[in-house]
Amino acid sequence: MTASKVISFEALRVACKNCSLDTLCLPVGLTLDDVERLDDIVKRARPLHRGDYVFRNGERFRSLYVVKTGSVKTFAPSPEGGEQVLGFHLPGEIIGLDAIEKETHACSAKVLETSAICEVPFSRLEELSSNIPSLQHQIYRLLSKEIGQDTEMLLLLGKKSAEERLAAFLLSMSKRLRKRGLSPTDFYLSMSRHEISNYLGLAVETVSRLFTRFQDEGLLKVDRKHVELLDLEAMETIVARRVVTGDRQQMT
Amino acid sequence: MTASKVISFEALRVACKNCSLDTLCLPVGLTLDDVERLDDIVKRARPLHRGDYVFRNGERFRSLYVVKTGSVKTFAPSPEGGEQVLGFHLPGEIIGLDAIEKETHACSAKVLETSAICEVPFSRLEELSSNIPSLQHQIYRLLSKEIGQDTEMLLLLGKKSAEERLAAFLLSMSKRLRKRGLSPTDFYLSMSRHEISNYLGLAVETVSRLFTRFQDEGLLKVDRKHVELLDLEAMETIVARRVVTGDRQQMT
DNA sequence: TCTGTCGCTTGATCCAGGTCATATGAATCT
DNA sequence: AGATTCATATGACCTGGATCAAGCGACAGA
Repeated sequence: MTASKVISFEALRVACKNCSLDTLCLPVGLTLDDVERLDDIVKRARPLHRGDYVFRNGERFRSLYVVKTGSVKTFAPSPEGGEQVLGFHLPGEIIGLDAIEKETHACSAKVLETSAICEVPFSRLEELSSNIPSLQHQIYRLLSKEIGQDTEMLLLLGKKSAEERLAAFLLSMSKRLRKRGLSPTDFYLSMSRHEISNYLGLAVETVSRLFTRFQDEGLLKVDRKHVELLDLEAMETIVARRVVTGDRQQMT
Repeated sequence: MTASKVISFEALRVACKNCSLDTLCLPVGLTLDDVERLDDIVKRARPLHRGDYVFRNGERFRSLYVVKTGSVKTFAPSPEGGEQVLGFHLPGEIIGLDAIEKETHACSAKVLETSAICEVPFSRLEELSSNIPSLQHQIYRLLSKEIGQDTEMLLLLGKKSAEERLAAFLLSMSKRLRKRGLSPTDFYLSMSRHEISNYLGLAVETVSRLFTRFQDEGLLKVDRKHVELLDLEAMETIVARRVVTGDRQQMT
């Protein structure tokens, strides 16, 4: 279940200051000196394999985790065996932020492909942050950002059609990949159709049909997990359209 | 638009240390001394009236706001005039947390009834928090809590039926009122059916029908804004039921 | 007190998307 | 290579909830 072949690749053991993700991850805006102090507390990059858990629902919260390479999905399992996918996380993104309050993980995190994950013990981060105002500020911003993203997702699930949801999802992937210097129009999805549909609050069949429809309409090309976005502009138009359904009256 | 009759009720000018909300709001777990320092930076309780804005979408972010009495709705207005209601906020709840990152309010906040709101300038709070570790901790928790709540809402909107949504909404109100020492079974809703439906991602008509159905089934009594919950247990059952729709297969 | 407006309800239809059923084809195991 | 399994696709149908269309009662302004 856990990383069996812990080949501690030297390649993976890169300090924060040399990490290409430093502009996406925690160290944003820290001085070189501060980054070194941060570096001391980070447990670097243990490689996990498809299906491995980063943490599980119900576990005591000790650390935040940063995706260094690969991808992770977070999901809230329900007793009956079903689950709600809460998010997909790409390199530079931080997971576990929702567990700070209750000191228990309310969701689980599983890697979707072989991934390197940095562990940041939260109590140490907290200590450090009270000595480094800019780090404190950065953490506030990070948490706030997460809230903003959830809000957007609420809008998506509350008000948008299936078509708009899938388009929004693909554009979100595209933008995030671009930020990481990867192709925003040609990429592989590490998650299954099932996971996408669950995430978007749709049925698998609907997602599948939408992919083929988008392809027929010349918006993209799909072959299994491989996606090529052909008309980003058109997709933006789909997403922007009609933020609200059935809002025929004013509210006071 | 802003509070016209600023009758500075002495009653409202209660310092944090005497505020009955101290166990819900920021001061949780602070020493008396720390609370006094917090007290110094809080601009107390300006009374606003129904329809007044606490802040507007697009405004520069300067402060967090705490609902002291009354209630507030936050919503993301869309260019076309529609809006997505993001939340309803009761005494002791803090709004504006999503604006920290971008330093701009991404949503608007309007009071639903005459309300007293405390303003907490964020930069000062931030300064203070780097000197008071327990305050810093409290803010981390607060932000994290907000994320957790959004997550729950995602689950609601992504996977639950209309019936389950309304039941969850009513139970949430009930629990929050109880926490404030008010009746958890007998209360007035300060928001319109329209706002409720918007919040829950449903049509007004659906919400209306559900209210009458719940009443027919003996779950509650409604008369306009006045709600009396008669069977909390049954409502819990409705909410707990089937967290996931259409999840017929396993995900890897 | 009357009247217009607005918020809420209720009934009648419609349709997006869920559900069911059945392929088809990758990937994995033996 | 063949077999088993799982992911994706696609067609046929069904239904929860949206939409359309009246009514109706509360409350506000004259």
